[in-house]
Amino acid sequence: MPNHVLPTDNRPLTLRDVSEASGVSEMTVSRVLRNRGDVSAATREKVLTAAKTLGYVPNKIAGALASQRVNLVAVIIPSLSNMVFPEVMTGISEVLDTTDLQPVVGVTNYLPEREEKVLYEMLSWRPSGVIIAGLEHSEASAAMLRSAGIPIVEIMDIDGDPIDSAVGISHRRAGREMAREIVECGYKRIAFLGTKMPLDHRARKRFEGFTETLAKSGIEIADQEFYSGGSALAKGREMTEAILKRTPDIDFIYYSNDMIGAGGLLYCMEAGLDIPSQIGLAGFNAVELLDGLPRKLATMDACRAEIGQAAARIIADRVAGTKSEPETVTLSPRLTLGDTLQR
Amino acid sequence: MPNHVLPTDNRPLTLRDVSEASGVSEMTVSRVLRNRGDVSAATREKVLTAAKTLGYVPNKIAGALASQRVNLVAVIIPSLSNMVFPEVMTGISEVLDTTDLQPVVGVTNYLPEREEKVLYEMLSWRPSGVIIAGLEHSEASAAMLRSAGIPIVEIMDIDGDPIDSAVGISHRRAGREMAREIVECGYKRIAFLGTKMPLDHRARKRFEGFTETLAKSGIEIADQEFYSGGSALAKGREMTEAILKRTPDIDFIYYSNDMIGAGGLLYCMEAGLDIPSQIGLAGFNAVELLDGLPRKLATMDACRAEIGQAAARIIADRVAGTKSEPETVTLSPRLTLGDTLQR
DNA sequence: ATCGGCGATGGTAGCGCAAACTTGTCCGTT
DNA sequence: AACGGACAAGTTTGCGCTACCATCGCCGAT
Repeated sequence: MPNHVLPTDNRPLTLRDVSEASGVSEMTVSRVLRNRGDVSAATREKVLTAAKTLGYVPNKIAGALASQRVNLVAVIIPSLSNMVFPEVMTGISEVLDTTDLQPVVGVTNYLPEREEKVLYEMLSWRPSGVIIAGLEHSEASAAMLRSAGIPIVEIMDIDGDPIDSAVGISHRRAGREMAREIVECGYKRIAFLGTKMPLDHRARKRFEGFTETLAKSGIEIADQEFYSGGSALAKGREMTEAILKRTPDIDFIYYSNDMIGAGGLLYCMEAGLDIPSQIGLAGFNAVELLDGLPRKLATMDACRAEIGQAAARIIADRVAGTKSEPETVTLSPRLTLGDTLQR
Repeated sequence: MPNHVLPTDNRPLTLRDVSEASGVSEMTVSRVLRNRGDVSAATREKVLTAAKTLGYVPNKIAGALASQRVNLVAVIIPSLSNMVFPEVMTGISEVLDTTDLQPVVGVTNYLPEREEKVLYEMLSWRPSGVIIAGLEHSEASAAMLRSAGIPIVEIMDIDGDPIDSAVGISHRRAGREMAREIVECGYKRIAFLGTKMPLDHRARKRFEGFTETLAKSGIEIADQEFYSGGSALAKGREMTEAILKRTPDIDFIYYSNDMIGAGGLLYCMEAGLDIPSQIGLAGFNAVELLDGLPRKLATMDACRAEIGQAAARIIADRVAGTKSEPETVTLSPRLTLGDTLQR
């Protein structure tokens, strides 16, 4: 195996090594590697070759300390395993890729104490901005965010008071709109299947908006059930079976996410129920998965990619100094009726 | 709003601020905040209160530079959106949570040039270790990994030469085993539906192992089709329909992942095909999703959580100095016949 | 009383790099 | 020939923290 590395010891390489190898000062090497300042083409070439043959990788720790600038954006989300946050990440990356900023992901598992820890850990790396899911944070987390001195964007939800900027949809309104649609279609015995609320504020808000609008039409939730754990297909299946056994006259089920909704859909089809006349179904999120199902589940798009993009854009603008005011971006969830909500 | 922060200017807080607020030296503050060295309970208390009321968050950049230690582990994976890597991440987190190490995720989208960039970027933060998917890397990436001077664990795959340590399954063997099972069940006209190979080496290896074993039984792939883009249900549905139209006598389809396999399963059921007698199906990955399907798809578990755990353990041990030798951990994929592979 | 030892604390140097400034060099201009 | 100016490269300083060593008081053993 060829080995072009000259120093035989394993001491990590520094700017000085490159500077010695190329016969210029450390400063010039630094300038070349960052494309900053005037450097003659010849020197640039020399330095780049030296850096490459040595296999030098700059030390951003030292760079960041010296320049007081870090090109990292902390992204703090509850989970990676439910399809929704990966899409938000995609939106964020798309935008940040056009800048020199970089996302760094932290996962909280919907636990406030985890959020606190992850946030503390990330802030200790002095990122250029924070994108964090939700408007509900522990007092300690909120305090850290407020005093971090960097742009903060709270995403997904806008029903509440942002610390700085916010991008999202109104989940309360999403719940209300879904309820209105269901009532208009003439469904009467409406059930709700969802995640345990204290963990997921956005699901809770949808539920609240949902029941609120039902109440205005004089309808009460016919039955409801909450589960914890992933948004699994099998879970939706089981729960649907259980709730239909328990309350057989249900004519509509609103699920807190598409995954359990899809499970419910598959169950109902197998059980030979006529959809949507005998029973209507709706989920939430408009995950791509649904496109392949035998019948299309009614759902509502949570604008995941757009949220990521808008959040990243806010951070990017603030870092670039283009803008400096807090802003709240309200996106509108789009209702898709699919094949499971109509009469 | 109450404001306990005394200094009115927005200068970021440093150890010195805490040291002045608590009347001890910076050194002592540092010790308290890191739980290192002997500090009397009284001073500890004083310092902690001061830090808390000020809202001080340590600057890990400076800390890392001074101590030459970074508690970050770079995790480089191709994608977040296909269920498999989030599970690997879970395994990694489980183990790292028992140490003071922290995973940092980078996503390559299966592109070698992205991998190179992400790797460079992460190495420039001088992490304590690298966990990276796959054994195939560009020459530049491989060079960086070799000379990084930190533990490297390549995961998912063991069919190749690891740079340092490796944890995974043999995808070639997985393909062979699946082929053997299919042949033993008496299927003859076997098709393959998968991702475009150059992007996904592991899918390619499964395919190679698969065709190799079929060939030994004198069977050639009856038809095949490759797609690019996410592993979507709808894609599996379309492709299955297309391939069955094109080659109607197919009696088995092997999918490169469960998601398209599930799409195919749903299509076949709707088309009224008898499974598994008229047509057999198999996927790969054993994603949780399958549990909720009307019929259980034959699949093979890729040991995702175990891979994450083992990889993290190797890094943790190496960082702790407990072990220092490269090791290769070979896990065995478990075949599940489900309802779609038998006769 | 002297000493050594120990637990608790402080002082100093330096991690690797970039900002800001300084120096050097090579032009053309008059 | 003297000068100014543009560009290229070098020097100095310090970012915020921790490793390492020095110091200080207090104890019991001799």
